[in-house]
Amino acid sequence: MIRTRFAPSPTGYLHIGGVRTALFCWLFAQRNAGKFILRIDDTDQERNVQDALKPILDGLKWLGIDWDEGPEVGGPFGPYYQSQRTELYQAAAEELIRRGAAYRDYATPEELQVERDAAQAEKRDFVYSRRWMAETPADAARFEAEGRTFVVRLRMPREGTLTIDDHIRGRVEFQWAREQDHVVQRADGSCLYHLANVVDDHAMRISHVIRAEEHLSNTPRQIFMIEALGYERPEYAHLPFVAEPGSKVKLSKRKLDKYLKDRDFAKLVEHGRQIAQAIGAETKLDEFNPVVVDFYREVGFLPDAVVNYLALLGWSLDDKTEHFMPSDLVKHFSLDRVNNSPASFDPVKLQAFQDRHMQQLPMAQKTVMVLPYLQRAQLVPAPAGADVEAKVTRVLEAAGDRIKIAGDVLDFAEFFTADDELPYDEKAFDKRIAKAADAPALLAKFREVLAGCDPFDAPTLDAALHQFVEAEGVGIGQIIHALRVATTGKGVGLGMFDTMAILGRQSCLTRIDRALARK
RNA sequence: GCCCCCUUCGUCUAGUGGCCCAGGACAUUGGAUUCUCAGUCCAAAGACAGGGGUUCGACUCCCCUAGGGGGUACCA
Repeated sequence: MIRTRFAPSPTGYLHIGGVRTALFCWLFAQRNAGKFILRIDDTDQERNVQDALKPILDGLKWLGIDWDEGPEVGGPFGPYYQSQRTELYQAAAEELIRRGAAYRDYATPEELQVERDAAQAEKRDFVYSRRWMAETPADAARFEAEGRTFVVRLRMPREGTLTIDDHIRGRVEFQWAREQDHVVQRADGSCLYHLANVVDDHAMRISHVIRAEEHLSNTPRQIFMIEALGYERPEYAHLPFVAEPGSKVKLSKRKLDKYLKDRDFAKLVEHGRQIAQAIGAETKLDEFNPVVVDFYREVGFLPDAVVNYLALLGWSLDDKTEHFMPSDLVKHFSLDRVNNSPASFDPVKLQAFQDRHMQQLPMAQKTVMVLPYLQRAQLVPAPAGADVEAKVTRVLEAAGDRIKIAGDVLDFAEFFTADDELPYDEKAFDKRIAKAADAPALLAKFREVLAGCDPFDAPTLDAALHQFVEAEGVGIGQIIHALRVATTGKGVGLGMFDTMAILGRQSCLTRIDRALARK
């Protein structure tokens, strides 16, 4: 049975790099009819674990990365919160000592530092002297009599080679002598990450440890514990980093300021911010930024598009296939096609995937997706009636590829605002109506044509306008722009005839009159 | 410092000794189409980090150098 896990810390947000790791774990489990386990690494004992966890669970769910065992769903190997498993870790630390693979160390941090400094001065690697190692209860008693406290250290081998066959890196060798006697239990009795990790992976029967490359160097000490404890060694796959845009440095939420200097990144943030403002959402830079998964949900990306992009950040099927739905990924994913060099996160390319997925989204789903944005912007009533939904669909149909993320509907607010409240783009109004020589006259005249147009649909309107300009002996450009500004308040928009048809005769006439009167 | 990993167009990547004077996608630039915008279509430009080997033949194998990244904590 293939079992993989993702073990996030409850940090309050789901990082784009982290979620890529989760995705690969999930995909691998799915592909092999295995289980994907979510384990919460809350050993730091933050007080609001649940609050800090929620965005992470929500993000995973939104993307469709569901877990077979973990928070909310439980499972046979719980609890799935590391803070609730401390006795297990302490017992393991005891066991390690009992088996001679670890020892109580009574050195003070200062004493250790002296040894370290000495090693450095002599330009040799630091190797702990084990001078304050308690080998017997008598030693321990003696040290304790001196008022010392202990930590538990691993008694690492000082010779030999460790070989790891990593599914992505291939064969990697480490010299045991380079490893330190790492601490696994603190003086206060709490246990460190690596121990907890080993214990939980074993207890939860994890067969494949799929994690970021930063853990590769930490693997030897974990394997040491695994073998000392008599556990079975899992398979390993160390994923390359997700790096900053245009770089090979690991992506980090902290460095948003830096990323904002990237033009494309800044544009995305700005775009998202406008949408968020229109719908009254929070835009604190901390959570509202493209390094955090929540950002994409807020502004209306398609989860499938994000998953598609993320999957291709380090994995590929072949030299041409790029469009994948989650089920396709599940069908084709394999660890051997994960490449081993860091991939930099490119928001522009993510957008391209979004565009493609959006283009293929059935209209009914698109409507459902877009509706909440109109509602939150108060352009449409909260339970939308069938007529409203029908209108939204018509706008969507006319908009075609222009709506790239759900929040983009708000670019077409003119279809939902009252005629007498329609705002004008002053520049466009000036150019197309106020300062356009014959446009107002043409507009007034065409208004009468419109009044008699029947049926009031796009083809009829199209024919009517063409007939009109021909009769007047003018080019279509001389009136159509003015018509657009008059009916929508804007210089750019959907096809003119679709626009008028959706607006309906009455709105068109009212708006034209209003624009003409304004001039 | 030491250890480990990585290195193909700006970016994501294909390539597992001849199919490659290196293929695709995004981005870029030109052109076409159109009532604006979005799109669509066509075209162009653009890479094997460097140096040594091995081989009849290296993007592919080996070594070295350089660059980048990660680890080296009583962080995770």
